[in-house]
Amino acid sequence: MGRSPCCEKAHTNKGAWTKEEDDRLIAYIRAHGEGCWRSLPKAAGLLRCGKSCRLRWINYLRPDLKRGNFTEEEDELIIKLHSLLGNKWSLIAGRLPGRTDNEIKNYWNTHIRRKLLNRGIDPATHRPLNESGQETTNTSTTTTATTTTTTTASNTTTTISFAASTVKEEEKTTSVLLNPIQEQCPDLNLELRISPPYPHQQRQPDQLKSGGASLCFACSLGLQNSKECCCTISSMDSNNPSTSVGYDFLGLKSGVLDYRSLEMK
DNA sequence: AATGCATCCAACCGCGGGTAC
DNA sequence: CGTACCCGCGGTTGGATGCAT
Repeated sequence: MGRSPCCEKAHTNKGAWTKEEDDRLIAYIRAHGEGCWRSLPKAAGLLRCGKSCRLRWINYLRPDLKRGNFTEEEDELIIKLHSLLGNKWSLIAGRLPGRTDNEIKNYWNTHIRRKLLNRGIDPATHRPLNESGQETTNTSTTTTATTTTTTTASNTTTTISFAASTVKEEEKTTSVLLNPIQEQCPDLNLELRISPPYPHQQRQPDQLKSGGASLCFACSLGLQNSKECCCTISSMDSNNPSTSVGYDFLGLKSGVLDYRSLEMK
């Protein structure tokens, strides 16, 4: 059975968009809003398929897009998010206001990949190049999840490490180690396990930078009050937001990883 | 100036998830 | 439950541009 074509290809334009087409699309979406892409081209008088219109709008015409070069902060955030999420460009884009998944994907492939390679890091695994090959072939390595809490004068940082014992200690604390989870625990689907933050864990943007107390691994997976839970968050006063600080998930220092916000564009 | 190569990035393609029927 | 449809995503392509020779 096959899928029906998304549009009448014989009657649609392809290739670069003209100024007139852009104007038509912008005018239509301003008047009617986004959505119903399949019927939009006809309604807007465009000889394009709906997918093409959607892509043009999202990647180029949207008014909230941030044009221009990526900052160093954005670079590092993309690297961290990629190590956490892999090639989930839309989720990564959700964390970078004004950037699109396509833009980030292109930027990754043209700039950041090279940057990581120059650092001797495998862009796919975020591990040193001379190790990533060995790790990917070793499927029988036993994995132990360990949480390490480091307290400094200013904040507390928890590092979760699934790394095999061959990984150097320095790398455990400087890299984000999700891919080893995926490699060694293929059944563990973090996207399903990471739960939305509980109300008492919500933080303001200015709080996100400051770090704070930590959740244990069980809580980070949404298993509060389970027998595996060993953190102090459950004893916190849930009515006191000032004690309700986020978990520095894999060093992102962005509070509890709010999966919903990752999805939001 | 002409040519070839490398890089960038907008756009396309195919697939999977969600959902209405 | 199966099918058809729509939407969104990730991978890939190819034209445009920049740079070196």
